[in-house]
This record gives sequence, structure tokens and C-alpha cells, in this order.
Amino acid sequence: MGETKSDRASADFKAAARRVFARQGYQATKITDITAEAGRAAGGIYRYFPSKAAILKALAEDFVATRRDRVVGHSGHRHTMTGEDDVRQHVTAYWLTYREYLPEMSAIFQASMSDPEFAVIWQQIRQHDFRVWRKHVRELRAHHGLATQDASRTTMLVLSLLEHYCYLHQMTGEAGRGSDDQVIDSLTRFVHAGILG
Amino acid sequence: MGETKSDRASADFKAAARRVFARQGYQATKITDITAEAGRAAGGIYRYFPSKAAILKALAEDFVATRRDRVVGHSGHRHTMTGEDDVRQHVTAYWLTYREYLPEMSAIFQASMSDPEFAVIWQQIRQHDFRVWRKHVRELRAHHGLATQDASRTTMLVLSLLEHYCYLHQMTGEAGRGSDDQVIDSLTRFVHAGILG
DNA sequence: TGTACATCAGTGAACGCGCGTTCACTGATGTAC
DNA sequence: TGTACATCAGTGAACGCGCGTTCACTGATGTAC
Repeated sequence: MGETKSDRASADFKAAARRVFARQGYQATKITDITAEAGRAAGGIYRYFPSKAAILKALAEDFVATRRDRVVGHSGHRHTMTGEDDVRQHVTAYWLTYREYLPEMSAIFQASMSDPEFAVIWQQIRQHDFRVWRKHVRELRAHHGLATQDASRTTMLVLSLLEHYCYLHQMTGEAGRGSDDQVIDSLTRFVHAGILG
Repeated sequence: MGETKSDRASADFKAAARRVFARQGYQATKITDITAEAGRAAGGIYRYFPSKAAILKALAEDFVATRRDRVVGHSGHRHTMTGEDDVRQHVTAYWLTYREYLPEMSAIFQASMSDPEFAVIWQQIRQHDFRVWRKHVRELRAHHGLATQDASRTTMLVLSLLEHYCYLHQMTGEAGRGSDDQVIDSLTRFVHAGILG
């Protein structure tokens, strides 16, 4: 069925918005930057999105939906985190996901600083990561015979590190050079050692 | 000498700006929020600062100047970083400085996302911390007989963690509860272990 | 296949709101005599 | 001490710019017959 034409235009605008967000950030992006990037007139985007914020909200929903599907897809795994290689696997997943969704991650974070609605969205996304990683932190610490009572705070440390380093590296290029492998290796060793305290 | 009256008014506006920035963030702060917080009329601030950005720039300069003076004051110390207690001392200093200058830190970071001029200022502040911490990372690793060639990347990890965790905890309250001592303890153990890989 | 009409995606100039900034004015403080 | 005048910090209404949003219009696509 589907209004294929309509869907196509909507997808074009979203794709254009993603590219511009990644390039300039959310705050510095004008509606006309997005429409120009999409090769369309300024007014046209309002047939599909009622506001600038709605564009980002749609992107956020796409991201959340995609992640939910992927998690369900992986639900068969009864993997536990007991060694550095397990940490590496999860760090790699985080790094690649952050890269794939850089426009969403950076734009939602930026918007969360001045718009309470996006503060909530950002917190929800973060909460998901938090629960996943706290489980891993507990497993890893337990496996090494360590106490797990402050796992929540340690998890916040892990997330803060991953989030901000990925942001700086991928968005601003500020966090130094190096191949993916080198970066992931450094992150893995740091996170693994940090969790085991 | 001193236009004491004039200096006083300028200082009032800066103090008001700091409070509002810490409460609402830089982007969401209107000039009239600052002047209202200072208990003055809207136009008056322009006698002292030519623009909204100039207010933050003045705060940034105050911060940089203060930090420079403090570093000079400490220059007598030929302290080296060899144990967890040394890490704790530096983590504590970072944590307390971040709290003391929360308005500057958060506002400059936020502004750096859409204003290239503040991106430079933010990068300069960060560069200072980077050099200090890289020195410590090298000392600590060398003292434990570890290679120091990727000290720069490890230092970026340390800074990303400190920066973002302090931001989340102190600005958004998102990073969980706990006393200063508990937070500093967790940070110290994580950073110390992370540096040693 | 062709003509008339309806629908609707898309256009881009114009609108209007928010907010940073200006400016004519006021009233307080300082100076001269 | 008192009066006249100058200076200048401070006021707040008005301005104007930028940018998100609207809307009258166009031209393409679809439908009826």
C-alpha cells in the first residue's frame, strides 16, 4: 500500500537532517540547511514534520526502534561477561553503534541541554545502556570475586567514558587519532581494568 | 585608582551570569535572565559587556587567569605520581575545581558546540588539563614498568571520563547520588586501574 | 487516446515571534564657585 | 552650606535581525468519462 512517494520525501528529509546534524550540530542547524541539503524548498519539510524538533524526535524514535529490534534479535545469547574479550566485544558494539548513529547521539545530547523534552529522551536512551552495562559490570566483578554493591556508580563511570570519548573522537575529532582497532583496544583495556578497580 | 563602583557592577553581572548559567545552561539563558538575577534593568549590562558571548568570555578569562595563578603557586612541588593516593589527590583537585567553576565549564562546553570561538577556548582549557594528566599518566605507567607510548590516548580517556562524569553529576544530577568521598573514591580506583591497563 | 477537472506535493516570498541590542531619557553623584 | 551645572550609571521601551513557520500559488500526477 504505502504512500511511497510521501515516505520517500520524508526519508529524504530525515537523511538530509542526519547529515547536517553530524556536520554542524543540532543547535547550529537551520531548517533551510536541511531543506537545502535535501535539494528542496524551505516550506516543503512542514508537510512531513511540524517543527524542527519533530525531525529530531522522529530520528530518535527510529533509533530507539532499531535498537529494540536488534536487541530482540540477539535475545538468544546467554552470554556472560567474564573476560577482557567480552568487554572488547561490548565496547566494539558501543563504538560502532555510536558511529552509525552519530547524528542522533550528538544532536539529542545537544538538544537535551536546552530542551527538557530532549533531556527526557536522552535520559531514556542512556537508561537502556545503563541497565545493559550494569549487568555486565556485576557479572565481571562477581566472576573475579569482587563486591558488586557500587556497580551502579562504576557503570556510570563506564558510560561517561564511552559516551564522551566517542563524542569527542567522532564528532569533534578532538580525542586524538588512531585506527578503530587501536581506539577500541585502549578503551577495552581501560574499561576492563577500571571495572575490576 | 579603581572605578570601584563600575567594577562592582561588572562583578555583579558576572556573578549573576554564573548563577544563571549553572541553573539553566548557556544556550537557554536570556540576557534578561542575567540582568533580572542581578536585579538590574536589561540595558545596563551593555555598559560592561558588549554582547552575551562577551560575558562568558570574561568568565572564561577569569577562570584561566585564576588557574594560572594557582599553578604558579604550586610550582614548588616536584611531586611525582606513583601510587593510588597520588591519583586520588589529582582526581580530588579536578572534582573540586569542576564544582567551583561549574558555570564556566558547562557554559563553555555548551557554547563550544555551536560557536567556533568557544570551541577554541574550550580546547585551550582542555589542552592544559591534557598536558598535566599526560605527564602523570607517563609517570605512573613508567613507575610500574609499563610502556608509555600510547599515553596520549590513555590521557584522553582519563579526561573524557573526568569531564563527562563531573558534568553529568554536578550539572544534570544524572550520574547518581553519593557523597563526595564515595564519588572521588570510585573515580580514583577506576582511573588508577585504567591507566595501568 | 484525449480532454476537463480534482488533488496534492512542492515552492519560496512573506510573516511574526523571540531575544539580543540600542538609545533617548532619568535621576543620582560629583564638581565649581 | 548652598546653588547651578556636568557627568555618568542605570532604565526600559522600542528596535531590528535571524530564523522557524505559514500560505497563496504552481505544476505535476491522478481520475472520470
